[in-house]
Amino acid sequence: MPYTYEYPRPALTVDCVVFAFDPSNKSLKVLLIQRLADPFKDSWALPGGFVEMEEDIETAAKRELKEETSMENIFLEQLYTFGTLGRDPRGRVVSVAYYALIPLQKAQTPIAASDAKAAKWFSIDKLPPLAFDHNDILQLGLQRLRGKVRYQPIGFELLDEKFSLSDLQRLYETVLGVQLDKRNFRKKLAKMGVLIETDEYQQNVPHRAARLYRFDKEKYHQLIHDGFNFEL
Amino acid sequence: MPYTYEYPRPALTVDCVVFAFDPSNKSLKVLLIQRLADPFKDSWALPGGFVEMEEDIETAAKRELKEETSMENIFLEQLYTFGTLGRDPRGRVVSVAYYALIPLQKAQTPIAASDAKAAKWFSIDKLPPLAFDHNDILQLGLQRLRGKVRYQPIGFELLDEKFSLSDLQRLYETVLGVQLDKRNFRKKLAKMGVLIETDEYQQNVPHRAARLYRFDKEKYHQLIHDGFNFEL
DNA sequence: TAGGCTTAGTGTAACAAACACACTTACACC
DNA sequence: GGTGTAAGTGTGTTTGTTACACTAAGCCTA
Repeated sequence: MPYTYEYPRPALTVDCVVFAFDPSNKSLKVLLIQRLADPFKDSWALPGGFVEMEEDIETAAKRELKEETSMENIFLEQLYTFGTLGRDPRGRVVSVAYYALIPLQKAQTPIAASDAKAAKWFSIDKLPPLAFDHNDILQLGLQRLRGKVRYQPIGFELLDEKFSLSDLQRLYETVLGVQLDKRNFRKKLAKMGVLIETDEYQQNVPHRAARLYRFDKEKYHQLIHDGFNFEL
Repeated sequence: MPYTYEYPRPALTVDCVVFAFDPSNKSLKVLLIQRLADPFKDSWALPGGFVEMEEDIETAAKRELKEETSMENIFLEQLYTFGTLGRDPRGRVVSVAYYALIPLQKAQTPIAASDAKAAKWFSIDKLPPLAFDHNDILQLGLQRLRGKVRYQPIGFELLDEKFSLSDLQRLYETVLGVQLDKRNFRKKLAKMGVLIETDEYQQNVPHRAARLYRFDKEKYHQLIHDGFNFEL
């Protein structure tokens, strides 16, 4: 059998770190599920599960996300592959972790689907203990997000289609963990030219209503292509 | 059996993209091996192979690198996990790719060890056709290297302990694919303060000998820790 | 040993980007 | 109509980035 190689194989799983941002209280959220079965029954964990034999890894991640949280059409990016011995009590399990950024609105109600007891958003500063090495995975996802913010406008992914400049600023302040100057922030955004102002304003706010903006996706892709630096 | 989950599993492999830099002709090199066995017998490929059941993934990458090229003590960083269906004619194979940057001197003579017919450095602009999807993997490694250069001083990893400023500049010019101004380049390096000048000079050169420098590793780690930007 | 070849090494001025900073406007609610 | 809250807007200062050209040192050869 020259074209096969049979040997004991590690099991292969996927895990998803899905982030969202809530501008109203400047909190970064992560999507967790409560496990139905042992090991770690009833513990909170990242959505994920076993990769099937005839299924692309990313497809498996999307499938598991849907089966456990009902979320669909989410753009996943590969994060890291975790494979240390002993990370899973069931035996040798290697897990490919993915991460995603989504607007909170699109995802307001994760529904615990067939494979989870519950599915919920948690603020990253109020996390429950997590199953397996999922805390490590989550922390790496956070690190990646904080790195990504420096060369790509993450607002595209974490905000609704229309948003105020203050919302965008709050997002950057939360992810970067710093205070930014309102005028300088707006000046830089204006220079980048990836924002389009709309004629719409915030509704039902007890103060002056902010103008809403959208991202100019074409211009954005052009800039990405030219290696533009989106640091703010 | 609540704590096991048996099902058909993809095979798990590792592949290594090892880069080196030759300042004398400004060429970036990659380490390839010639395959001993089918599939792709006699083709050139990235060093790599199957992960054993009781072995960490990175350990497997190091082991394969040694078995095929005799290279040891190389710092590997995870690159990406490739798992599309059909990437290996033997069946479902998922591969975790690693990459490494090493000084050419340390690695001058890769020796085809037990598991390869040959092992050789190739200039990245004169590559042979590669087995499997190894060209994709290599290109991703290159992309990562070009990204990394912008926030970490890759000279640390790709140059010998002592080097001239011109060597370092040639490295940056090659990886970034641009020409840099000598005076501005040196000015920025001086400001970073990660270089220590030694009392030594180049030997046996048919022109004025350049002073040799070393990196200040402590200062470097301090700066990395503070989120310093090493762009040049 | 003088002249030529090659790379090393060095400073300044113009321009662009980053930063610090405070008041007025609009709207809702009481 | 007064109060509370967040929106929106410009300038001067400092800092970093760029462009640019000559002298120094050592080897080679005629």
